[in-house]
Amino acid sequence: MALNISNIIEEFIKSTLGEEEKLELSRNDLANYFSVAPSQINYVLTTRFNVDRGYVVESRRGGGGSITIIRISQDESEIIPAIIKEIDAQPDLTLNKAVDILNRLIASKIITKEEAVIIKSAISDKALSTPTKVEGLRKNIFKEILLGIMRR
Amino acid sequence: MALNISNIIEEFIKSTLGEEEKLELSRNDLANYFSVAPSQINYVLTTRFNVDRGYVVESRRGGGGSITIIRISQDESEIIPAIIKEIDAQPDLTLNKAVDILNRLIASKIITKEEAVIIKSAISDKALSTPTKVEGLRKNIFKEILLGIMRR
DNA sequence: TATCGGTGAAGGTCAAAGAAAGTCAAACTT
DNA sequence: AAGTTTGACTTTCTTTGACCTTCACCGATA
Repeated sequence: MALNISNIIEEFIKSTLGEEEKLELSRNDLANYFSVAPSQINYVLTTRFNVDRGYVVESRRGGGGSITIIRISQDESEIIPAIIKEIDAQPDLTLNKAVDILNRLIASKIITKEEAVIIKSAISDKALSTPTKVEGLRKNIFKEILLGIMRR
Repeated sequence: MALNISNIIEEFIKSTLGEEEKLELSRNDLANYFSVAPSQINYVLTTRFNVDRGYVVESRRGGGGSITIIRISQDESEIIPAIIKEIDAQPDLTLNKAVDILNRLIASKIITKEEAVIIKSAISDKALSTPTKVEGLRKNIFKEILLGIMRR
């Protein structure tokens, strides 16, 4: 493997993370430490610490902001990736089809019945209706989910 | 969590509040204690002790004035209707606001952490991006939820 | 005695400055 | 051509300070 600075930073982060689940760091400090542009850290994060490689990254901006790298349990079953591939193969996803998939997930004990109800609320026709703007859409979906929870 | 002064003041107030329902304090004294501008206290109050997070703040000006922080304690069955009313009152729902509400629901044991992850996925910016058509939107949301489940 | 008005002591508001992190495209390497 | 590095510009969150509003108290006046 080439010893470019991105790989070095990747190794540094991994060894600092060690066996821990999370690591919080400062983008500026790290960039400074390795004498690189701050955006280089973002490059390392998006190319080396993405979902495909088993990590999620969260961050906060502003004074006292920071970046948190979280290792995700690279999961047992191939069921979900298979489903994602399946729905990606088709142009759209009807509610019926989604419900079928949810039932399969319940049967395989990957999600609970309660969780399925939440998901169904989130993708119901009602939740997705009149989606003029993103913020209004979010509100719709969130409300439908809350109503679903309230009913249980 | 990064320790900017706002977070420190937030923690201080929370630990002083403890299990009590109310806490009365002096804005000037607090600001003085932490060597910050008095208006910083207002900033902490509006960002950390707002309705979304389950608090109400009252105050009195003038000589001998003070600020009172009150934890909202609601009958469990009324929390969700109250939240719906509140988000209805405002034109849009930001992701941050929604996350505040989810944390509150977790704290009240109305939803589990796992369920919160699903909901957050469903209303994430990524899920709601490029919402050209309803069917495509449903697919987006569903995929984000699946990814969320996978990484837990 | 009742009230009016001044004064200082609170807390409130808002906008500007500051401090992070994010984005994106151009330039550079391999 | 693909992957890496850089820097200009953006967005988000925090911190500060100047100015505003409200209230209790107190002395002066009718």
